[in-house]
Amino acid sequence: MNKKPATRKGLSDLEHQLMDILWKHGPGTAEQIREALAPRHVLKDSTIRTVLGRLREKGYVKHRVQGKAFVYSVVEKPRNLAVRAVRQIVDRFCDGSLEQLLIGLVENEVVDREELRELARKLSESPRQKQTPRGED
Amino acid sequence: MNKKPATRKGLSDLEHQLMDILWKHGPGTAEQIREALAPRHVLKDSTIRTVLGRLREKGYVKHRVQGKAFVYSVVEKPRNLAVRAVRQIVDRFCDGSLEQLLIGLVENEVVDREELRELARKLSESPRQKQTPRGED
DNA sequence: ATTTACTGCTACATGATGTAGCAGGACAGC
DNA sequence: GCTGTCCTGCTACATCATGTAGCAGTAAAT
Repeated sequence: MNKKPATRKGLSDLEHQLMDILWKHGPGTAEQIREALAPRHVLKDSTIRTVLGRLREKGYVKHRVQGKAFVYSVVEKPRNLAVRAVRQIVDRFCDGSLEQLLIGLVENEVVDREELRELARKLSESPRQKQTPRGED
Repeated sequence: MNKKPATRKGLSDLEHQLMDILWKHGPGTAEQIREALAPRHVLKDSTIRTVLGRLREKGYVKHRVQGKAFVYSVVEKPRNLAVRAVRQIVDRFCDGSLEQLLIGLVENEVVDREELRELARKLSESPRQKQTPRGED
């Protein structure tokens, strides 16, 4: 009955940045993440850990204990989060009609009609593109 | 020259509800909106007006003066907002690749490969599907 | 026994949101 | 003209989300 911390809340800016690092570099400790982020944004490690904690609560990352440190890793590929978010958008703004969204994308020239068609064709043709067979990232 | 509410912030829950009413019922005064919302959520008119004001600041609605009252109307169709949001998502989570998103949609069974292909076909074929020809609202 | 290297709490200022009250102006009646 | 109405323009305020960090505690290393 207790709902899983289903990835419901969105990602804040900083949270997103950390996720990007995890997605790009793979699992890592708070310290490693801090280092990766440092060039763009210097933060104390406690800050990184606080945010990682929030990400964990929100269900975006999990961690395993390695020695005495926590190694964080993402729970889902960015693409999946994108899908989730898009579904929300479709529900909220397009009455749940994906078609409406596609129409909008074309109308707004985010993608060309033919281009979209080509993509769809490619997709329907490609035989079940296997997703990074990752055991643990 | 600094006019466009550029970094248009997203819509909060309540803001979204008001937008839905405007999209569904067309332009209206704060009072009319309040009435439309009432069944689900009773609020003082001042509250409605405050939120409408925020929506105006954010650039989601505009208003014209009619008599002594303000008549609010949306600035964009929901579909367009959806597109904008989706573009952000694609940028943020899919490295700007719409294809990645489509792959995700199929992978996550939000839409079936063939179904998607069919939609794309329909879209590329339909000659510039005119959008609900409504003049102002 | 100390020092390390980490984690678990707690804190706190800012901004966003939901929710509303009050002052003041323009008209409609009396 | 005086007054009540109907609106709009400000102001207020509690709560939550976020960015940012400090400090206590603890097990392992020295």
